Amino acid sequence: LFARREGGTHILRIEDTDVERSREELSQQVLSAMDWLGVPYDEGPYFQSKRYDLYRAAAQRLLAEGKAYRAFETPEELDAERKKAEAQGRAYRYSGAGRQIDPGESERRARAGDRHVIRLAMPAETIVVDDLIRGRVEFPADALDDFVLVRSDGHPLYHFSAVVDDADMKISHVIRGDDHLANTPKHVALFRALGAPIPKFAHLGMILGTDRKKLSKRHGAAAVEEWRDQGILPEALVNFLALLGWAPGDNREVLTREEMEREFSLDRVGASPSVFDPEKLLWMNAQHMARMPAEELLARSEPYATSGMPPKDAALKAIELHRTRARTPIEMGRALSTYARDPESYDPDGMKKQVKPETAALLEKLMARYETTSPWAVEALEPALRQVAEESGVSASKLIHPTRLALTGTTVGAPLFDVAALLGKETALRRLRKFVEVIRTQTGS
RNA sequence: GGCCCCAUCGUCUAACGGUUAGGACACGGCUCUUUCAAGGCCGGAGCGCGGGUUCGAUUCCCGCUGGGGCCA
Repeated sequence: LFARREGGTHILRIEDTDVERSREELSQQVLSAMDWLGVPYDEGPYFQSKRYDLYRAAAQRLLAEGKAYRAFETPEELDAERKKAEAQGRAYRYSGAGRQIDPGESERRARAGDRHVIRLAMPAETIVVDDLIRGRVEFPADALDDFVLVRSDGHPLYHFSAVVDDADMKISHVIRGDDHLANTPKHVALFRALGAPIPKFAHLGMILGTDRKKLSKRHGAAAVEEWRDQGILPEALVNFLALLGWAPGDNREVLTREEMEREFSLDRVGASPSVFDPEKLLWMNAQHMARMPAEELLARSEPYATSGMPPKDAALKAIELHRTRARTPIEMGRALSTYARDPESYDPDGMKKQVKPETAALLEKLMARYETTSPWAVEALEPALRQVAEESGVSASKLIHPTRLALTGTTVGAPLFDVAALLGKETALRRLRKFVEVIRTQTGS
């Protein structure tokens, strides 16, 4: 939203340098989730796993300029140091021993195949991060030690590859989760060491689960797909997510992509974390369905009409009948199918409560009347039924409820006469006839 | 453990020193009604605590508490 609003370039970069956690299919999952969400990018995707030369060159340059150095401690040695610090009740920091090694000596040992990591020589000064959302944040020098840029197996670490790429791609704004704020002084120091301009930073509050635990990045892409599979519309999900932390300020909540792109501003983004409420997401989904053109809603629901679709003109009418009753295209698809296939069973509670001894006879009277009712439309169907009820000395509801059960198999749904009209005379009468048969068999009358 | 961030109804949020603290989800009631929804109306529900600053603090500062994160 920020890139769109500012007329910037949104670049997609896949950070897949962690060999254990990065697998091809996970990258594909991210890509397809972005695609489904309709989040466009202007450039990329770039894969860090294909940019190792760049990181290697940057590491060599920092080494040559004395801004980074090799450190030869073994994991065991470091572990011992850590334990010692712990025993003494001190906070552990890397000793910085590698800084003392003469560059020529360092070079020789590296060539001889001594295992080593490459660390950044952190400046001994407070690092200030100017955050667009949080303001000025200071990190005292003694809180940061010389962190590792390149592991002993030659793999660049996240902080290093990310900054090298940000510099290379001339990233102007880094907008990311709050969890990275504490890493930012490292990044600032790295940008400086690289001689690159420091981008603007904006750290967003994190999104928490209902259990108040963080919604993990690793589960992120999978979750997007789960929402999709549950019938959440991408525009509803994007709208909902945008509103976690940002608000246009005038009480509007249901927004189109265009509105958000036009109005988004970091000034109006809050710093506090927010809990993801699936209930409200569902409401948001229904709101977007309510506003969607019928044709579009039909197209999105059709895949879920797994037991048949009515003809298109009927389907479009059914959409209007059910759009306030369905919260997802999945529910809508199911509703559409009821117009194409006769009920195979009837709601048991409805059978118990609405089917009385006289019901079959009443329905037969109704069927007889409906044989001659014309036109087959709400204006004629409703008075006809009410008349039959009156002539039989029963309330209209004694006829309405069993009829709904006969036509749809359920006790709830769209207004009965609209349903009957949409079904058409032949289908409606067939369903009534079948229902009467069923109840006559059941009651043995 | 060290460092950092955050703090308004259960949840998402508005408010940028003076408001009966507004809206939304959820919840309850009423209404509409052939059912269920949707819609409309009404209601319950919040400034974590303690100090300052100020004529006046939800709002600014400090501390505490609580939650979260990073590093290890």
